[in-house]
Amino acid sequence: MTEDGPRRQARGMRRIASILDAAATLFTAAGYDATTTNAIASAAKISPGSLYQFFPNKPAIAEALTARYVDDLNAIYDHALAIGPGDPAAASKTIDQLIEALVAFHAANPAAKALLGGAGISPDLARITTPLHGAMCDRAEDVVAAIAPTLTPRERARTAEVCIHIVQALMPMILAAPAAARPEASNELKRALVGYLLTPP
Amino acid sequence: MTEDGPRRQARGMRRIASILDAAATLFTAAGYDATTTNAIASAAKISPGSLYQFFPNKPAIAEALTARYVDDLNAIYDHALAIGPGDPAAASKTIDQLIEALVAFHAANPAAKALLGGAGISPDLARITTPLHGAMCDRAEDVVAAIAPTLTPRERARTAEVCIHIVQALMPMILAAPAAARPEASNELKRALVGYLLTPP
DNA sequence: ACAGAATACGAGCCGATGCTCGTATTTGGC
DNA sequence: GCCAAATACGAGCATCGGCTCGTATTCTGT
Repeated sequence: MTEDGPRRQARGMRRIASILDAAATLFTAAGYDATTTNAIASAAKISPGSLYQFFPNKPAIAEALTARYVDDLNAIYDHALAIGPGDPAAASKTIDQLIEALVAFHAANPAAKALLGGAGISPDLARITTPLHGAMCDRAEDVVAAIAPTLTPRERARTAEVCIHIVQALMPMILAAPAAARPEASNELKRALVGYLLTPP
Repeated sequence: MTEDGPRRQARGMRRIASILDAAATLFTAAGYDATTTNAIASAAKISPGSLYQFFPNKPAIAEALTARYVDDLNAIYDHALAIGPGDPAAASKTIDQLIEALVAFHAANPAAKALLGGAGISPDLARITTPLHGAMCDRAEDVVAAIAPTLTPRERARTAEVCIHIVQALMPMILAAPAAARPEASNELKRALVGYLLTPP
């Protein structure tokens, strides 16, 4: 599973980081498809040839960047699950805290939307990100299980899927809001989630 | 506002329709960006040169297709608004009927997701579809006003925005479900909307 | 029937883009 | 200090995609 490329020296590690930083900036501005590998190299202040010393092709860049984000998101889910296993009244608290963390994450890593945003991503990018995105869905299921333990596995899976889609749908609205209005926008997301989870079928 | 192109004959009208049909099919399968104009011409069984007798460029094709969909959606909103102006108990009924109509529309026109799906669309496509999408948001506001007349204009706008995003987020899940499970999936969307609208801030 | 407009063709232009290749320089272990 | 490996360069290749252009055919109004 680990990379079997050349043995990187410190300089190479730094280059890889700066390439991913540059790619993140450009992906945020124009999306994956519209971002040129030459533009990434240029933004990272290296030549196109140098870029391909570290990544075999364009999707590999997206993959490495996505892996970064998946690590962060796993930590967020770990934290959310560690908090609320006790009493059922903590459910709302868990949602609160999870949403705050996710908003902070996406505010700090705006390119994640371009890579993990479920809808409208190009076919070859989907091939890269879909498995990683699937792993995130499993984590969300764990959180749903902690909040609503009485659901059947089938119901739980669907509920988690709906919650993920709602979060993904409203996150851009929250991030687009001016910083002052952001808490209000976050509240709308929490309302939508709590409303959905508490409304009987 | 009306087109000032050459005076179309019946043959030309048919060609335009078949081009849009072909484009819809390809957009559904691969999205706007990944679909070639040559592929559209080929699918419509005409040459690339003929295609450009009817459309000045690629975005114009997306624009014409979007206009089709906007007409249909306007009719759907008109119908929803005509039904429920009477009693407040009709709110849930209005949502029910509107969701059914929207699901039927997207099932019949799967390419609409690739053109109007808010997230992840390319810059030049956004330039085309954003104004039309904005008009749809205004219509949704009217529906929200009919359902919850006590909201301030500011609250109403935000509520409509949230509802639109929720619908857009869950629609792909509904359409991806096998036909037998589709009513159940639609119910999840209705639950999410009703839950959001009825949960106090 | 005739003229002009609309429709149709398809090879190919032109710019863009992912990526390569030969070569030069720097680094780190011995 | 030496040498192999890692890093760096950037002009340019191969391909692809939107679109054009010269030309041929079909329709429509009169």
